[in-house]
Amino acid sequence: CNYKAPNDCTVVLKNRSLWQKFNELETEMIITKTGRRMFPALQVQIADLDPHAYYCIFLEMTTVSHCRYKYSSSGGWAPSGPEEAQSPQCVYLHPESPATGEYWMSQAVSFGRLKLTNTPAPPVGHVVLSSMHKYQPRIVIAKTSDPRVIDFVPRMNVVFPETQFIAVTAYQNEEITKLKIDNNPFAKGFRENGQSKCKRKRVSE
Amino acid sequence: CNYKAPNDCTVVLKNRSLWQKFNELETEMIITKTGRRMFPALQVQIADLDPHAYYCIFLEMTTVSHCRYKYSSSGGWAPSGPEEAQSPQCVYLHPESPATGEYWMSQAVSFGRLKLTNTPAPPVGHVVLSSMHKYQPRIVIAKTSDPRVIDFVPRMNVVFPETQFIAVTAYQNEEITKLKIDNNPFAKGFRENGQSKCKRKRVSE
DNA sequence: ATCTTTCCCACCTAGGTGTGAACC
DNA sequence: ATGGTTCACACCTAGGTGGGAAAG
Repeated sequence: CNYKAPNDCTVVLKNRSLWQKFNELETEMIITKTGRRMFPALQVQIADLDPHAYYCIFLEMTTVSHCRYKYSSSGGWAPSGPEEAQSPQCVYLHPESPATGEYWMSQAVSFGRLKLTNTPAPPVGHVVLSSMHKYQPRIVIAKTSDPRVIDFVPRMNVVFPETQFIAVTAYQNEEITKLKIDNNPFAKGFRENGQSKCKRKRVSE
Repeated sequence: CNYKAPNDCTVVLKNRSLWQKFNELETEMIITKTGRRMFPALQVQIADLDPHAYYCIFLEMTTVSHCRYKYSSSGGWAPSGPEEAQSPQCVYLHPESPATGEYWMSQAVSFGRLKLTNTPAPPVGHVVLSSMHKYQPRIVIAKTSDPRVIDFVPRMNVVFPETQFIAVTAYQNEEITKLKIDNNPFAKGFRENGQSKCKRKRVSE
């Protein structure tokens, strides 16, 4: 076996300041049956790969503290009971895998299409999480052109602590909701700073 | 060199009856500076590949008759002068390349993201054509995991004559326009069969 | 009661259509 | 004049937001 471990490459987190703002408040990510994107999305710039070798890149959701959480408006998030069984479907293979080092380094690598879900058997591209549990995304770069052998080849793990989050089915901390609304273009309709002309309303019968 | 030629695989054109309807009228495809999708899009179902080998699949636009065309409402399309110089950027690598035979065969392979353009130096995913020239799409399956060597490995070419078309900057045959409007979901607003409630109009000053 | 999940909704982003006037 | 190209536009498809009621 003459594989060379890809342990000398460089991975830089994009939109880091936004992640930090969320992390200071304890980031929450919505999970739904049909799958919900992460916001912010994980995006990294990679350097120092072998330009001519093939790599598969994926994202793994790991549990960081082995407990279930609970939110109270007074005290925020706090542990509340033991960890529940985790689904094995917590790995997202970047859809452009496999590709050459040259390709991965030519532009930012985005995990914006990944979706979080609580459905037991979701379609590909979805990752199964448990609500009220805390996760730490881990980016894995495996030196292989075959996604099926990613567990058996040299790999590099990269973890950005500011990207950890608690999975929820509805936002708990309204400061988090506000930060999402103010920064996610798709939530523009909920902004209050004069950009949106109409307030939200429901049809009543 | 012990490559085995992929010459025994099977490629079937999807939405063939729609292609035939267009072809009977002489298909036209719009090209623009910013790039225009083809409609119908080329879609094929592939079988009999080696499930474990890697393949790159691409689409090549070849000129079929070496002349420029002209349209007249009375006589339709007719040759009108010699062929103009063709751009070498007439190859579209399917964005999921490279992938295993197993993957390519697991679902229809669609070239729906390909865009046709008349701009000299377009972004990747665009193919440069000359207006008023006739093209024949050619699907190429190359047995390699490296897109850079597709010219030097065994490859299989597949051509469906009913998919040939004339590139235009504006539709010439109004029967073609009608067929596009009736079948392309994005042109639904132009349909006349009661589905659309508003007629097209311009703001005038 | 309380906490968590689900569903439909108005409101957005993003971008694919042919039109018809203007331009060349 | 004529023929071909470009552009802004109304109108669509497709799908990502959190809100709030209802359900579990």
